[in-house]
Amino acid sequence: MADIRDLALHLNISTGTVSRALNNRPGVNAATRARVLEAAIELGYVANQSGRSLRRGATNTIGFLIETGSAANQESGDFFFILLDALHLYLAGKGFDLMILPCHSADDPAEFLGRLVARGLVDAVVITATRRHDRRIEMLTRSTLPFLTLGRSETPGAYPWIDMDFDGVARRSVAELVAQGHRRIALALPDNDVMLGYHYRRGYEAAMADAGLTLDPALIFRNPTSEAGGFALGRQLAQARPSAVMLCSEATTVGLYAGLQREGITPGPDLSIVTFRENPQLRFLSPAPATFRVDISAIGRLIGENVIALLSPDTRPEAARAEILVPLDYLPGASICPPR
Amino acid sequence: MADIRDLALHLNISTGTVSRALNNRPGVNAATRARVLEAAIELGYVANQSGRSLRRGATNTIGFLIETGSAANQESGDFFFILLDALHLYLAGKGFDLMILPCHSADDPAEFLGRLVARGLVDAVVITATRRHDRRIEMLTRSTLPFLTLGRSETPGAYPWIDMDFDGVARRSVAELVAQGHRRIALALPDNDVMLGYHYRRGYEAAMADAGLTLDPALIFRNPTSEAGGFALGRQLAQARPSAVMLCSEATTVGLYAGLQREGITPGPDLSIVTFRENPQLRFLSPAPATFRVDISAIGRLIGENVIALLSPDTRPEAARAEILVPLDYLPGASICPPR
DNA sequence: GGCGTCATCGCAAACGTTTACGAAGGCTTG
DNA sequence: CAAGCCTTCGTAAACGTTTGCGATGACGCC
Repeated sequence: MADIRDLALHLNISTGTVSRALNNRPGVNAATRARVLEAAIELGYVANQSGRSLRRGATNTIGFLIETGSAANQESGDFFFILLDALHLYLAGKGFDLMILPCHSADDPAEFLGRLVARGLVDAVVITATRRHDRRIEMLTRSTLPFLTLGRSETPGAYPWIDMDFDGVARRSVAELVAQGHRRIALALPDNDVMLGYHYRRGYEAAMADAGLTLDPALIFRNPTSEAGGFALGRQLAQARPSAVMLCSEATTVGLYAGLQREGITPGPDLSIVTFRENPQLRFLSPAPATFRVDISAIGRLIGENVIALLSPDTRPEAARAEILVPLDYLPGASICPPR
Repeated sequence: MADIRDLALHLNISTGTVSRALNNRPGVNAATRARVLEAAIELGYVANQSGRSLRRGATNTIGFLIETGSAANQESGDFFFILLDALHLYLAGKGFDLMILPCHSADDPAEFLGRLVARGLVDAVVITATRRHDRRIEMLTRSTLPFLTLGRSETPGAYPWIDMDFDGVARRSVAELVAQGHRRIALALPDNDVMLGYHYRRGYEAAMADAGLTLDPALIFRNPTSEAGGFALGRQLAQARPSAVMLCSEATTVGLYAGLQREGITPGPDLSIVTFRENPQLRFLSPAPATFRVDISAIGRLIGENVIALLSPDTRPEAARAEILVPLDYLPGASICPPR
């Protein structure tokens, strides 16, 4: 309601001074500044965002791109919820807003982002669920909009990224299983080209080689990252008969437990299981699966810090180019037993 | 990049005409309009949002308030994901943007909303997880910002709402259980004052009365809406020994299955269970629980339609005041058996 | 006392868009 | 043919904010 002119009129000073006082700009008397701040709360004045954005050429808003539609739900819903909560909290402290931008997979991501950039809705954008070759990254590197990816990619260009160490998760998983005596270790992968699966597989292959185990292509499975996919995996494993299986999807794990039950296979004694990401839903499976835990809120804050660093002109460009790998902690579970 | 002035210069016409052409305003020659539209795509022109908002006094953005923090996760993450996807899709078709506004439960909701209104970030706001007495609704009824609630409330005032028919779910649940011969039917409620629990309880009480059954306060339980809460409920039920239990939380149901297993109680034969909302996670429990299904995407679209109706000046005010109760469909499950 | 410096503040021009208003010209109609 | 209307378009003033520039004193110093 209240204008900056109302405020200025009410204080008998110019709007310029009011603006400088509110924005902590130099050149305004301490007493006047105090009066302005006081009057601002009294009148309930908050700067209009459109006017400020227009003048400053910046919206103080960060976009967070979520791909919705088909293959989006690879991370369970609570992952993004926790992440967004932490990110929003951090950004709010810095005076930034957060705008979630659901990009439907049916849309052309390039066109979607093109409009986004041109409209000047956001000062920077975070993109998630990166692909090995990602058209969105291609598009953004050509534009002037700063961006940060949650997830690595092999798309050419120098851009900041934050990712979880799926490679390390796979290595540790193999190591834990091998320590128990497993040799026939199956790998469950998503059936799309999301980067997570790529790194998970690379870690698996490296760790298997380190352990002196030969890779059996018949033990590598690709299924939709869903409960149904996990259920189908149960049948496949009943055929292939590995002594252990590694998974990289929570939903798939839930489905696998049901699928194994139907096949008469007891998780743990009959088939060791290690998966991630740890969450309450998985913790109440029986036997509790061995998982990996990650501090999602920390990732949210990390994203916030680095996306702000991208925007602040005083940081050196090379310092702003984050390449951060977040580790996950191993959580033992009763789902890992020695092989029969 | 490209300005509306660039566009006008490029076409040798005035910016006013360009604006009118782009916005489908009357008073511009069809041929000129075509030329403008063509040049717009050629130069990649998209109207700057800040300038437009400032002039129009509207941002063409809908806010979606999500309460994060403690008691927020009553709905599992995928609920909001599906909802937001559908809502965003609908709004995009109407030229509106969607802004998710996480309001941390630690914040003062009134102050949060006050700033929001004053800043003019959004033209309307949708609030979720309504409480029986909701300070946010109080605040919004006093402001001029149009809003819509997902969930009913008893906060005074005439405001549009959309809600799911939890009352009907409870009635139907009781009816199904009574039809199987159950008389000692337990009720699991959330431990906070979210409206869902209130309506669920009312439906339960009414249906029990209709069936001629007396209410046993010892069979009504309040637990956190989480897996841990459901696990604890398992122990409580082992003490109280009802023949059936009704739940209104997905996470609680998952925890209950684990808790019952620990108590040596077999879901179905030993204790009938009916719960909602149906989702993949629940479908892979064994025995599959009887649940209720709701078309979440439809709710998303419904929200979109009604929030847009709130903003369009040509709709009659009384038509814009939606009070919509969305039904849920009963899905039988093996978790319902006759009592022993 | 004159001069330079500094702190403080007002003035006014932007930022990009929309829109009320008026002007010009073509057309119809009496 | 004049009057009036309609179509089409240009002009310019907003929307609310920030900020460069200049003005006004106050103060210190030679």
